[in-house]
Amino acid sequence: MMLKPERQSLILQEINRHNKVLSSDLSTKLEVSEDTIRRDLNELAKAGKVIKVHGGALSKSYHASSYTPIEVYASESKTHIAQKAVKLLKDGMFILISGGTTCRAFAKNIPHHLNLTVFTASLSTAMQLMNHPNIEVIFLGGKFSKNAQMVVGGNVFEQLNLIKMDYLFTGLNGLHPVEGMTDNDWEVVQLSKAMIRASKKVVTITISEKLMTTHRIKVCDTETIDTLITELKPTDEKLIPFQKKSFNIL
Amino acid sequence: MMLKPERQSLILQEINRHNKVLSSDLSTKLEVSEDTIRRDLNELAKAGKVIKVHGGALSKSYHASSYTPIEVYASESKTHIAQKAVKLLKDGMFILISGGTTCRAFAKNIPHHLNLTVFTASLSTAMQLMNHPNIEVIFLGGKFSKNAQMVVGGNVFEQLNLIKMDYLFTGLNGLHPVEGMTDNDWEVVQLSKAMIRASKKVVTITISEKLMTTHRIKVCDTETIDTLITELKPTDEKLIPFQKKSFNIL
DNA sequence: ATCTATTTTGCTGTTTTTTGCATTTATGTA
DNA sequence: TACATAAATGCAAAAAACAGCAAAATAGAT
Repeated sequence: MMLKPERQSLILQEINRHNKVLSSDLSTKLEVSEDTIRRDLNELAKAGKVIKVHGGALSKSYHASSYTPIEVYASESKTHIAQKAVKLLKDGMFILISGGTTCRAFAKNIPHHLNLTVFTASLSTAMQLMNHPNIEVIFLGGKFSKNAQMVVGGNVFEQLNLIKMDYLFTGLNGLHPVEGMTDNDWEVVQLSKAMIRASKKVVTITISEKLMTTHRIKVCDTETIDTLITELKPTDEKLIPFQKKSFNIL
Repeated sequence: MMLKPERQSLILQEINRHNKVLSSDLSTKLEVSEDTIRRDLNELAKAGKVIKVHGGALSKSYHASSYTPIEVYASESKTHIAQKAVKLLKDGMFILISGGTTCRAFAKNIPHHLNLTVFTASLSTAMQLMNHPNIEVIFLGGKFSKNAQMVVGGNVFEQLNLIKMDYLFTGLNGLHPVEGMTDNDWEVVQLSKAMIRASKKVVTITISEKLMTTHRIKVCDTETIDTLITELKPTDEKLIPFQKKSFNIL
């Protein structure tokens, strides 16, 4: 006969040693039913000692759930934008997602049932997508820019030249009806241009603060953009300068 | 007839010998009813000498060692390992770093003045390296494994075939003098093997718990390893089975 | 030694906990 | 989509804890 705390402690030991356990393995090893193991794992998970997954459990340290999302600027607006943006998504699509907090909010709001293949070069976007069950994440490899927290060099461009995605979802730093989309990091701009080339349609998601501003380096003309999504209603007066343009405003 | 203090001291003795007792066992062994045993255990628990649980009791030490909340499992050990490992690094080196908490600890402990080029496929390692000023980080792109939090598919293997690094620093799940290095995730193993091929020298960093354990899938022979680093002193008896092997122990 | 008050112990019946099983529901995968 | 596996749910049996009570043992006082 084995005491319950004793058994749970053995389970913990096993998990910390192997980083994961299968309920079935534990059941045979400890000679109790899988139901009992499941209940134990649920208790341990509730106590925050392990991470329960389908079929067993994972060590808490192993899984990088330790990166708690930081408070972001204008996060309510960005969530609002994200919720409008995800409506463009359809099952089976191939999309590119850029970096930045707006893109992370977008990634976070993708419904779990959607089946997507997402290419990205951004660390934060990739981290966010880890939580989604039905998204296949392809990370574009290459040299990391610590500034932009994304891959900007190496063979990213070669990789991007080989693909043609349905959509690019990208944040931006400046958008002006005449000057177009602009930014101030040369490497990031090169990447953005390559991403635009690799996509059939370009969706820009941004808070309205970035509208009517310009930066040093040009990314593309406004004509290149297919859809602009901000936290404002499409009829808002701040968007009037952009309404003559060829893109949709959501 | 047995006196109560006498009986309780026998119970204590039994608990300290086996780290646990069952009420039913004590009842038959001491020839008293289980109610009496239960009352004894309750008193001992109230006096703080044992931990009462359903069906019996556990020794205080047992409970303490296995139930202290685990932030990152064995993180002091891992830091200790990391500090030994970084001594192998020299300015200008090209190194590969694998994933897992031990590798993250290693990445964290790389001195800021060192100038390195690091290739990695692990999200957590990359995140950690973002904080270092003088390290150029190259992320190996490809399909993400959500389970392992690293890139395991796509063209990682092609990329690895093109490079030859000075060192690979890798954690592991199982190391046995006869069975070699083993793990239990097929895709991770494939990646590990490719990383080993892409490096001149292989440094394994691991807590000693993983020694003498084996898993389902083989990564490589012990002969492939050049250096083994654990939190133990190189002369520790747990390392004796590995001392005849060809690799260095630090 | 006898009586009494207190403690200890075992017993009874009830309640709670634990565990395993069967059925339904959810989940992941080919 | 369909299939196999795992999880959740409800239930029942077994074990243990609990409360209350009475018998037995103990201690103290006369």
